[in-house]
Amino acid sequence: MKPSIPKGTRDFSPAEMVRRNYIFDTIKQVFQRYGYLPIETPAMENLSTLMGKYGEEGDKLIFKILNSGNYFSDFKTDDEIIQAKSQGEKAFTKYISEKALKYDLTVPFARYVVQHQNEITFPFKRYQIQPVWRADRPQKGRYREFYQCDADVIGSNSLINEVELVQMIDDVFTTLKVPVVIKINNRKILSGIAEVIGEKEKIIAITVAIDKLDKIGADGVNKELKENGINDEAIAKLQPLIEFKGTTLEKVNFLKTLLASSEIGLKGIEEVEYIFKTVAGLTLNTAEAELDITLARGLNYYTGAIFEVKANAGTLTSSICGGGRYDDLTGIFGLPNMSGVGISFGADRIYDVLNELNLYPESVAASTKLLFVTFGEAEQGYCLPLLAQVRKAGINSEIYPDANAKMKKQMGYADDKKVPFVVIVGSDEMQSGLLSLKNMASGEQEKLSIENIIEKLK
RNA sequence: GUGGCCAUAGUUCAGUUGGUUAGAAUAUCGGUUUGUGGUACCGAGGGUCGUGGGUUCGAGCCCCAUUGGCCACCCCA
Repeated sequence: MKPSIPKGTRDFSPAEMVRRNYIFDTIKQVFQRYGYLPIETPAMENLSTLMGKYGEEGDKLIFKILNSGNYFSDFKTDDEIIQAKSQGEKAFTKYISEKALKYDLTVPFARYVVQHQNEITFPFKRYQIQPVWRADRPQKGRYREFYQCDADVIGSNSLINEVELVQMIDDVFTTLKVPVVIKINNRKILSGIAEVIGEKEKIIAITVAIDKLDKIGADGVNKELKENGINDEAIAKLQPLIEFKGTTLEKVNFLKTLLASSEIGLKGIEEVEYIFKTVAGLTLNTAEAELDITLARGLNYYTGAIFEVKANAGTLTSSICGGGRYDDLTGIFGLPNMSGVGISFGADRIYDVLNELNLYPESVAASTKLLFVTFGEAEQGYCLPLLAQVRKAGINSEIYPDANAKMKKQMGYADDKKVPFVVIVGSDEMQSGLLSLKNMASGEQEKLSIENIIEKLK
């Protein structure tokens, strides 16, 4: 039998893991610099915690876990199975599955906050870096198992949080050297638009259609709106918006006029204006921030600001980071009026972008700094205490384990692992106590005491 | 969930209108007389050609099914 792994999953080699950890470490450092602390939640949640939180589509993409033991135990007769089956796939699932792999980190976080509300001091700022699973069909930049790196603050209405999240996105991608555009919008603006054109109820259909503007064009959007039952008058009213082009400031002024009659719309504009003004005052390092009226984002728990980040280089056009404000995510778990805002970095997509653009610093390659090359048992025995000494000094080092391996083999090992220095120890070195330190890059070699070697490599 | 393309050593691929023991490069391991890697030369192992069926005297090549991969749509990190 040929070994294989499930569709949409991947193995990561040491070289790949070193690169991935570089990304995770960068993100983690930024999160901590802004006062976020880590939590973890289980890989699986109760199915009831997850269902209904991601919309109709999302429910289908949740990986359900078959009940352990006899998952037929709910049924006493075959008729009952047939009866259950006739209720449809979704209803049938409830009989045989009560757990599922988590689909994102935000909903488990909301569950966590409600469950631990009496231990938490609010506002609560946490970050979480864990894999999530989606039963999606894999394609470019899309996997069935992937890591999300979330930072959320819950229990604070202040827009300072939004501003800081924008700064964090800027910090992460500046460090990673990826040029990005941060697209910002506000669900309240979208609600205002739906209200103004008289199709308040169809907000989801409207936003989903508008979201595709740069992909399918104005005609495509109008077609889709029509297919979703939006009347011609409303579509006509939407045209100035779809066709509008201009700077963020011009967009804001335009929206103020368009949404003059919508209280919620004006509130959204006010929020967006504050975020842009404050961010501009702080100046971003490398990221560009822009107001994108067509940005909608699928997850329907967002109620305020929404963010999406795209790389401004390379071929991956899907978003590598996204987030927004949700006013009542914990309400469904019994804790109302708890506003939160957060972002999620897609580590796997960022990894793909960095690979394509080859943006890794050179230091990311090597882990072992020093390899001991020896000629036999005696030399190995001599080296072990020295190795311990080097390690105690905090230098990553190792000794070639097979005492009788040929020198060529040992050197090749060092070369393959990109170890920058080797120490060669034979009878000469044992007698004098001066070890041959070789710089693998330059080929230079010198005789030094172990103390000098430690000093040099520190 | 819908559609398109693809499937041959670990990897990237070649394989001529169906015709003998399916090749290359690269990687791996070993060697080029035993204290010097990344170069060169020699050698070895590694494939029931994704799987199952069919057509044929004969299938890696043609047909059907199935599974998997890539890509687009849907949706999304």
